[in-house]
Amino acid sequence: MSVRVFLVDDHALFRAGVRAELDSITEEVEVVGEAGSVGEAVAGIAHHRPDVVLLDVHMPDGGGAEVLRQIRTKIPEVTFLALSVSDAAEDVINVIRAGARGYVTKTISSQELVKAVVRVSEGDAVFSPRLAGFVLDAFADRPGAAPISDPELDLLTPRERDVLRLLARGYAYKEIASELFISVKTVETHVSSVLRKTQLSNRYELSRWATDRRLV
Amino acid sequence: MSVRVFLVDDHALFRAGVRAELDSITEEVEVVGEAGSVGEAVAGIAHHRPDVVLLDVHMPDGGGAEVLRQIRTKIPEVTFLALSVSDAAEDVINVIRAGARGYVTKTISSQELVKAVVRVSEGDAVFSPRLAGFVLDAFADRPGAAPISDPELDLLTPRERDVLRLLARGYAYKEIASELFISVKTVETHVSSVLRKTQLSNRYELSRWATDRRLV
DNA sequence: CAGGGAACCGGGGTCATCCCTGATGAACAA
DNA sequence: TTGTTCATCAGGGATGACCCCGGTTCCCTG
Repeated sequence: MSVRVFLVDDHALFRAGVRAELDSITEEVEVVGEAGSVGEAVAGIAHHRPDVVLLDVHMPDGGGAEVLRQIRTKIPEVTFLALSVSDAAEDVINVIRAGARGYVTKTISSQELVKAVVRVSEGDAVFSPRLAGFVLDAFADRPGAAPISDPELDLLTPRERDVLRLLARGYAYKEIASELFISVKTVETHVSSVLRKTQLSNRYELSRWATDRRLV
Repeated sequence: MSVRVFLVDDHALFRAGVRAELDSITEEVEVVGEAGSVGEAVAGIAHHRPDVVLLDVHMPDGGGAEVLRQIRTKIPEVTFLALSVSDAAEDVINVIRAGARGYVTKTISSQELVKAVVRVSEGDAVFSPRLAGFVLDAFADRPGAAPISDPELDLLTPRERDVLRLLARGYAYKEIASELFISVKTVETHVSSVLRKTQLSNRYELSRWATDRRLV
């Protein structure tokens, strides 16, 4: 059985090209419809229920990500393969975050495109070489990641930060004390200072606060 | 020029097998070292400076993720390919989040492994079919989000889940009680049950546990 | 009907958390 | 020298978290 494909791109000429190529090369894929705008795409996909949507990233009215957002809640079984001229990390990340299962650039050959469509339809993720790295970079918690600075955070003394780090990890006062070779009472003092300076009221809010700031 | 590979796995026998296969099949890859523990791995990688590290996920002393964390800040140019028996979403996500550029299971053939190593060394991301989807699921803000199921989570009654949700957000017992129109004592009972069933010991660990499972 | 699980509520206890008011010595700057 | 900040520590008290014991209804299933 062939994979049913729906094309979304604002250039009619490009759609025609893809359709001709896909139809001529193989029996594996079958183009069941196409659209040139976000509105058309949403309606057309809802109607045709394709297996895979080939989705242009740059379009009027919000682009491919907008199509994804509107369709995904309604028809989650449709998978999307982004097909774009852009190889910018930002574009890749945005459309993947919106729910696309792959991203290939328009420099791809027809044969490769067919293979990509089939693989995506089978649940695999497909990326042009190097583009996958953008997603992984965005996903991994970078080592050189933004050292966030805060007015409140700057108020803390070094020792208070030591205590905060352990506190945020769920250490009890007793454990913090033995870890830092100080008494429990000193830990209490530091915690009180930290709570006062951060305007928070207990260690649980503090834990959240710290993890939001990647202090753990 | 061949790709220089470093093996990390706590089973010496497995390392020997991989090394023999990789060395015999092709000139493309060359095993330059191996390690059976986190400590050995960190030292060995720092010394040999391989192009790619083949990394076992499950190991004593913190597993592959720990190796990644220690190396990535020091030697960011080394790329990691996770190689594991596990095909659990959680394992995949953890090691990718820690910075691995790919994940293949040990059921892979030698030929495929060589190809995967080469691709990773070229900056591409490599996944066994279907595993890539886990990462994308975790990355995309899914509406029909991954319904993660757990043995422990299944044990919880609906009401216990209600309490857990609020507890994980940092609510005090008193607040949970008035939110759910029950007494503080009942909240205590539910919390005790949840802690017992999840084998955790306090609300902080519970909060982490819940957020890991996206119950918040 | 008997049994069991879920949800509800209590008493009484231990320990941790958090706040308050203190105190000391060291380092540093005005 | 004097004042300030930091880090250290203590006593005492109020509240919360957590545990163990007990109990009650309700509902579902065998």
